Amino acid sequence: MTAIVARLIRKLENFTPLAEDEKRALANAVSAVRRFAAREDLVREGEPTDGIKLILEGFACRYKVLQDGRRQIIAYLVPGDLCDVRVFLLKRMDHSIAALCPVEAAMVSHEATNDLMERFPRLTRALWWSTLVEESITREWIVNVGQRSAFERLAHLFCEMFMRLDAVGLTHDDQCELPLTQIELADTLALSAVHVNRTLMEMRRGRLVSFHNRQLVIHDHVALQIAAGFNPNYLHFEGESPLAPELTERTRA
Amino acid sequence: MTAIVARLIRKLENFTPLAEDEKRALANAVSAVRRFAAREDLVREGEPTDGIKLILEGFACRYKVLQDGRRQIIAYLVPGDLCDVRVFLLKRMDHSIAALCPVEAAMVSHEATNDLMERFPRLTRALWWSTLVEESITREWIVNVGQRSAFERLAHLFCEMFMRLDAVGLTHDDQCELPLTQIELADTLALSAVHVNRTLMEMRRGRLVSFHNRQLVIHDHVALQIAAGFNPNYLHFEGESPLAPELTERTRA
DNA sequence: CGATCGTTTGAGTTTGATCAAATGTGGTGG
DNA sequence: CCACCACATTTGATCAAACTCAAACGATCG
Repeated sequence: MTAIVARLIRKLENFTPLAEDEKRALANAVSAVRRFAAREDLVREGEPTDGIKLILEGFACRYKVLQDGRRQIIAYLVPGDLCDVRVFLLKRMDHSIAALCPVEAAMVSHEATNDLMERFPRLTRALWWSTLVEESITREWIVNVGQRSAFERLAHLFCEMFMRLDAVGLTHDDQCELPLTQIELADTLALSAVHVNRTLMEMRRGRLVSFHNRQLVIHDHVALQIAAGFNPNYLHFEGESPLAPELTERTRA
Repeated sequence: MTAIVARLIRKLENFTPLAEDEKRALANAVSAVRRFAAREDLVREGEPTDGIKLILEGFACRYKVLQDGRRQIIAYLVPGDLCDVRVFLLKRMDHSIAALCPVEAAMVSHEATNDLMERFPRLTRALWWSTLVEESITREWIVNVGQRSAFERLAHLFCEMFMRLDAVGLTHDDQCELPLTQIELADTLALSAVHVNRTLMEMRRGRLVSFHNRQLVIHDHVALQIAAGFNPNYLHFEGESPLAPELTERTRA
């Protein structure tokens, strides 16, 4: 019954445990599941903002395009992520959100949100926490694009996505699905697709990571994190979080 | 009496007008003015989070450093900006904030914040709006560093800073103080200081912008905005906001 | 009056971009 | 089932934007 919001709950519980009635309230707040095709926009820049969307299945991305077509992907949204918890304060969207593969999303109305926030302070705090984590990720992406080499960038992104997906139960062993083309990786990391390709091959040759058929396999977590200079603090999984080679083991336990 | 929060109020009123009692409540919420030397940290990564700081005078920046010393500046904080409206939800800071020049900041305690938020919903909305704008700026910076050339990056940053400073009354004619070294510009735009220098000279030669003694002078707003591909929508100054050569005039009127 | 920090200039190098073409893959419809 | 199409990946060759290193020059300050 709370199945539809299971991933969101799982993510929020990285911050604080939730009670049964809170989980049920969350499940009741969502409605109107909609499907989007790959490449379809869930939200378009310049449009007025409507209710909040919760990603149930599939991946999406925030992005902006310049006049001449250059595109920058600004964030990935994975199952359990909410599109825009508070944008109803802004008149129009300042960026777009597109599906990276077939996506299923549920709407949460403003009324339902307000009601939730009034009745469940702990839930409210958990939702706020998740938006703060998103902001923190955005900041880290500036560092990634700004300061790191192509190899480091890719390694860092893989570390991050693996950890985020692990947090919502979307990894198994050292693998996860990551439905991204090399072109999309390029637009994310501010590299050319050609260079992404060469860098991926270098990683494969070094037996760090392989990325084929939208499957990411991390062969050597420690080496990858070192290569990336990855420090998971910015993901703010409270409780514990040392370097994470044993991450999957711990999470599965 | 509300003088201390004048810039904050001025900024917030770009979103919605505020009543006298709201302004007074805001003024009463701040306390304990502290001074910071240039380069001093206001907040340090890894530290537990304390109350909110309001920048009264001077500029500060959010930044992160990598192990090997590479530094990325992630945001600028100008007079009227609040350091961290909601970070008390996070255990530790994931980045640092440093003064770029001598800074004066006032503290706002969590209690005062909570009290304010309970009593003045419109003020609360205005403060939320300002955090959403900050997020939006962070996203635009990813685009800036990721997709734009050195020339475009610098031009874009200058457009943005001029507009933000204009919004808090810190411009006169086509000038504003911008207390940044070329090294800091480099760390912001992910360029080398040498390249920033050459690009600045190119701008000067093209009679677009001059930047000397921490004074930014924009000689040709229209040309600069075109060169930058600048679209001010992401700053979310509601009401109006066309291209902004006449910006200062309008704001002064 | 050094000392420190920032800016400017020059020369050579590197990372990653661009262009072009070949190869692979998945889906569609005849 | 095959032919075809669109799209993604791979490879090679060339190019350019921006970096690094090094040194000189200019401020500012105690």
